[in-house]
Amino acid sequence: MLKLSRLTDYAAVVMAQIARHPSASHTAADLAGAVQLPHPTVSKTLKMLVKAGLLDSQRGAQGGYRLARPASHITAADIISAIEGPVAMTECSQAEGECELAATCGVADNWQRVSLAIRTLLESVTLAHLADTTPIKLPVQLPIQTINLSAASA
Amino acid sequence: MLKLSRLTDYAAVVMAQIARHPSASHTAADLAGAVQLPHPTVSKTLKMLVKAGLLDSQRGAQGGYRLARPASHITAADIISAIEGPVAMTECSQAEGECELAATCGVADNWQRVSLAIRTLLESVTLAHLADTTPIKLPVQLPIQTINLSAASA
DNA sequence: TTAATTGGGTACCATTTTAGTCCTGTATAA
DNA sequence: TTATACAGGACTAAAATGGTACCCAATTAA
Repeated sequence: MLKLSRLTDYAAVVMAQIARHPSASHTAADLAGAVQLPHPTVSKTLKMLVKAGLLDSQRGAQGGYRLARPASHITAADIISAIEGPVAMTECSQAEGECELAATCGVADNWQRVSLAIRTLLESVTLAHLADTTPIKLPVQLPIQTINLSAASA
Repeated sequence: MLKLSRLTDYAAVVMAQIARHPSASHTAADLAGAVQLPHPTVSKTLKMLVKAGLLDSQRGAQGGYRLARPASHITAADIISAIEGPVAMTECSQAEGECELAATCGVADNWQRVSLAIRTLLESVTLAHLADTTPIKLPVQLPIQTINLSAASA
């Protein structure tokens, strides 16, 4: 299904929530309440986002979380890789030359290219886009034909 | 990691193998050998591909598998959804109006758009592309900026 | 018509991943 | 100094995934 994990989904929702009130400091409890998810789970997600450098945290009374940089400079790819690790479609699209099946595979290169295209796409979507509650205007048909993978092939 | 499952990866490799010799009928054993994967696993994958209508199968002696249609008319999205189900990034990007968190989520619409963009991308990549052993020429920078999610947002 | 070949279907098990919880420690502000 | 709030890690339960085995059905060729 090429699906995001549930935690990643949570992370996006939480980040969007923070992005809508960028000046305030948000406690884990506040966010959990706003987003209707269990506190410990939200907390865990927040910690991962801090570790990835997307959020800054402040301990103690009046502490909480806030964006480490403007929402327009945080991408969907950032959020996804904060929770799931680098965006890559196959094992071999991460580490170069690790796959022992490379010889018989004959698909790796092209998968990597597809993977790169998806990553680029996800990098072009910012948290500001995601947090925007008014549906964004995305032309249904992308000009993807212009990618023109081919040359060879039929 | 937004990763394909291993079976999906196998499916792509096997499909590519068949695509390179489209006129022959391929037994599960042959393919397993060519691709260096255990026979039962390959067999399971093949069955899924048949059920999805991407392969035709012929029982009995001299039987085997072959493409149900030309490689240029089978897309990466076809192969992925044959194994993993429909391409969708989040639970809610599949079924409309199922998510009870919709009210507090405020991200669903935009995720769906992103999901659609990825699906479109995957539909533009054909098995013929994947099977082509010579690295395809894919411009590293896609013209994705033209998606222009925004209008609103910063 | 029978035997050999080859896919079809199902059920099962082991492993890994994911999700969720809890507990203890540490920093900060009032 | 005390209440607040994050940090980190350990732990458990549940689910998905991957892999295997077994038996049935269809087809072909002798």
